[in-house]
Amino acid sequence: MARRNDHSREEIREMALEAAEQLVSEQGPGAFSARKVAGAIGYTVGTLYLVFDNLDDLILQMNARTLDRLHGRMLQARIQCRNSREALLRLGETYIRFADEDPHRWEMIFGHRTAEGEKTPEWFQQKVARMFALVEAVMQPLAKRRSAPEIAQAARALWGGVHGICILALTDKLGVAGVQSVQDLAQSLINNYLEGFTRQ
Amino acid sequence: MARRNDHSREEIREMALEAAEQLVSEQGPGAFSARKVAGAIGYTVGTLYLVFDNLDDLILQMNARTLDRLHGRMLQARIQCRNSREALLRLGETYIRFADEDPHRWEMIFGHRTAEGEKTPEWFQQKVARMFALVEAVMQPLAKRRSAPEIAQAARALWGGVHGICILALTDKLGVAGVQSVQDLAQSLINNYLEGFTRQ
DNA sequence: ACCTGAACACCGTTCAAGT
DNA sequence: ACCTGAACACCGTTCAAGT
Repeated sequence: MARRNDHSREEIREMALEAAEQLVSEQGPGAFSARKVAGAIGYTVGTLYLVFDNLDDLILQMNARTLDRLHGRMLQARIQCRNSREALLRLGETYIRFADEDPHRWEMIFGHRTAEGEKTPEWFQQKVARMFALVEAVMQPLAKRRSAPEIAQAARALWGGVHGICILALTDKLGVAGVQSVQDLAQSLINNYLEGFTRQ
Repeated sequence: MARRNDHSREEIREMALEAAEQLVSEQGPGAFSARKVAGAIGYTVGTLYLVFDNLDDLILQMNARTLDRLHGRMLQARIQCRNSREALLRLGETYIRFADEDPHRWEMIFGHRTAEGEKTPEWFQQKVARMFALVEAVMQPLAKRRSAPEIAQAARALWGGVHGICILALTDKLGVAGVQSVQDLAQSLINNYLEGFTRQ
């Protein structure tokens, strides 16, 4: 057995991530397993361990790609806006639409527990931080009298809030039905928060 | 083998839930398994299936008890306050302190994914709804000019927000260190939101 | 050098068989 | 009637052995 060399390391990595994303999207996180991913790309489980450290590593890399796509969409949403207030609302809308379009892939990012003792690697944390930095940048012109640390804190509070509404709604814990209601909640949070934050 | 009758059904249920809670508290959700819970109470795995439908059922019942304790704490926090604004801030503080004191048990509630196709049972959803009802009740006197549906929506937006800050911070995604920073973020969210919501 | 396949130590769940 | 223990179909992970 063995030595097929049909694909380079990098190709196998790409195929595996592609297959993993499809599996999660279509059947949810519960259906995800190393054997299924391997089977889907025509290799054995062992091969996955030549390319990834372990299953957590594979999931992390898959989640990184999802975060990259989200970040891309958020960047795109911002440049289509004429003012900062509109941009902030559009960022929230984009965030929720993205989660709603592929809830399984989304849950994979924020529902995935890093193993006890292990901590999320730096490069992944930065992909999350990048999102908050984007929110900060948009909030800056809205509260010119606030200091940089104040704006950083506000961006975290507000975006944590948008995220919370999103995650509770997607997991059926908010008692609201339909994406539009979730969008309304988030817009309400952003608008009212801004009211308080920019005044005074 | 078999027929010990040392404990009634109800006693086994109680022991199992107790053991499950301890296991999760001390070793995290990853260490949790039916065999470990059974072992901890001196019974076999099979016995658990005489008392619970399946592992999801056990987890749900454990989470229900956690939610009951949280609700109790929140009720207690409210009656110690002189006005509604203070009560709302104390509710947020209580929520976050509770999560921080036992993060694993907390994550079990909101990180637990109901199996694909299955949906969370009604009786559990109501325990979550009860929490939002409490927030609503506290917000009511703060915005007398708002309609009941408006207040219901505001409670969900605001508490979804507090939850989001809490969950992101606990899973190290907010880039903040220490409980106090999380508390600060939540208080900032509540204060600024209220500012916008109660004005006008 | 590359990949396999079988092994290991775990899972959740079921259920005939013992007392 | 109550509980067991073994079985089944799965896991993640490792690694000697084949080509």
